[in-house]
Amino acid sequence: MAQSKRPISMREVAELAGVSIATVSRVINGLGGFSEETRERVEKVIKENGYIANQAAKSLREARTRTIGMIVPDITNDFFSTLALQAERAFADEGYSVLICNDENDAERGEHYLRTLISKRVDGIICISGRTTFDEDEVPGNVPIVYVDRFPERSADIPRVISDDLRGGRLATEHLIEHGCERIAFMTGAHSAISVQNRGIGYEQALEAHGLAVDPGLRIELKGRVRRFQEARETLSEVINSGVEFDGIFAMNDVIAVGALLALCDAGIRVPEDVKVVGFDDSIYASIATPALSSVRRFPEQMARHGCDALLSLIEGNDVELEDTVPVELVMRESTR
Amino acid sequence: MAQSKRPISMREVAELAGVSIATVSRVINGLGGFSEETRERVEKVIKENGYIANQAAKSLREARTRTIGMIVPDITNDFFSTLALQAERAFADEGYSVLICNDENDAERGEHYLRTLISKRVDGIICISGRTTFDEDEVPGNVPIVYVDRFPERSADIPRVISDDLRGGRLATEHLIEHGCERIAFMTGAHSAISVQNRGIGYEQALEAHGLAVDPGLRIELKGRVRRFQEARETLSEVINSGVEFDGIFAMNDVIAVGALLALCDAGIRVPEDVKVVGFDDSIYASIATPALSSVRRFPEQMARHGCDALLSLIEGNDVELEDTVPVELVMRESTR
DNA sequence: ATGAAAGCGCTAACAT
DNA sequence: ATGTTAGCGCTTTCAT
Repeated sequence: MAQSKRPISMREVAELAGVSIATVSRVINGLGGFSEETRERVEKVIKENGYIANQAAKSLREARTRTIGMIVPDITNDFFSTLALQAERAFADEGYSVLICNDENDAERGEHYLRTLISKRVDGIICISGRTTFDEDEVPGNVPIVYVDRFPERSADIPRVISDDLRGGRLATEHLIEHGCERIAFMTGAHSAISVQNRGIGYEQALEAHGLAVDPGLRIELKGRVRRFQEARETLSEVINSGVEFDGIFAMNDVIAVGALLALCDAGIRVPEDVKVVGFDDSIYASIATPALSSVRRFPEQMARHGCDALLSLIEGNDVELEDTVPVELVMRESTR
Repeated sequence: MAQSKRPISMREVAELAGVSIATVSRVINGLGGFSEETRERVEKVIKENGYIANQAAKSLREARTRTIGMIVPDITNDFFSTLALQAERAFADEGYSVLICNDENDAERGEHYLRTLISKRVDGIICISGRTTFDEDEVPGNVPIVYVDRFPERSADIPRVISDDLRGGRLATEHLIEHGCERIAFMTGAHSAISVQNRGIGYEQALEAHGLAVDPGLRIELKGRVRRFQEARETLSEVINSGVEFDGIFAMNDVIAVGALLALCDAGIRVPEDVKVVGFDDSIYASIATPALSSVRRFPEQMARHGCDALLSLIEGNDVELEDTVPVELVMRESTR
């Protein structure tokens, strides 16, 4: 039946059912210690009045909120949204809600969100951000945190689930080399997360291992905070116009790779004939692009799963391994045929 | 300085500063009624002990959480993630956090989320879901709700921000007709949201207006809960193999349109020469696809903005218009050249 | 300018 | 099997 104004409280349920508030609590939480008849009476009142427990009160009392905070760079990116979707699903299965925060790679926003989450007394935080540079001894509120995909430089003992970016960078670069590329550009962000830096290291290692020089002129940096394919397209167009020569491109992610594909197309450069391209993430963009994009596949579902499991362990007071590296694999498509 | 265990409470701050708890509250909330000296002392204690207000307590006391719930079908879809990102940003600017819930078009999950959000006493809900079929007189907790993009059939007096789907469907279909198409397929979901149904109505209206028959055989339905381009690709491939003839496709969104593009390519059917395709949303997929996809552009940023503004108004106790329709426009690209 | 105290809606320990 | 009560950490009267 109807009830329109402020939701009723447990106390009111108790009064309506003619029992004490403690009994209502017992019934609701199935703790036993009440007769079948009482149970029915209480549940009837609850149903008829549309009683819904006040979690704010419960949270205060129990000192836990059954809420997880999730800081993410930009939910609009396919990789992060997949991570977020899976994490949200996993937490929901365990009875947790998730607060989502897009820090858009902005350190200030990240830190602000972190404080907000702690203030809201979330039970744990999944952090996909390398920007939360709170001081070591100032980790506030000692909330359990798990980093996923990336982490700050000095975050000593905070567990993390990362992908094997270094290997990914090597795989991509070697693949290009094996297909005859000798001047391979690396498209990346200007101030990129540690995960991306590692892809760059893998790239350099592969070059060196094959006797190729690391040419700083082939490092193409995007300045935007958030990865948009238009920026990549424009930046690469400029590079092409400036006369830089290359026969391969390794992009730090698929969004950038797709922007590159478009710039190459604009310039009449054929892929894969003239230039071969490899992306990263094997996101939907890689399958959709023409030519279909070779990409280093990651496993966001698995990473999310591991991150959630780790965080839940932490919440329950257990230890977890500090570093959990999820493998990557190269997916070959037309862009490097 | 350090503080590692349980965060300290206001009471402890008060004791450390040698003032009453009320004074600490006044200082924190800048309510005045304290000396400059007191303020400094309190703030020093706060800083040195890393005090962070407990919002659970605050929420209980103030009967508001500064938290918004957002129910979304699937954050992984570019349109919804854009909506979510913008909404999260707008709410963050106003001091609200947002709980994200992906109901994956599942009525049961949607309703469960709704109950959870109400239980958590969110101050308002942005609902992108037509599945929350709670009974009219059972709208629980009378939380302010605003629907965005879609809404349940019987949700009489709940405000909504929608796009002009009917017009979008007409625009797309007329565009195809004007480019010579006579047998236009409509790719949609089996049990789609009202917004999508309206696109279908627009499609039919356009056909009829141009003297073309609405052929049920040209209605291609996807069964999956969530839109994935692979499903669209496979389904269309089957349709092609079954010998159905068509010279145009209007897809209910870009994800499906892109799947269609791939199926056509698989079958050696040229776009736009043999078949022309129009998508919906003008998402990143449309720009990336080859040929670039003509699409009905929507304005998720604007929709998010309107939805947030409406919800905030509602929260403040003001009225808002029941139906806010955001326009659409056709973006022409290669797929209908 | 400051403090004491009530109370938000719950849970849990302790009666009975 | 059921009730009474303290208290979680705040805000907010009402005193002083």
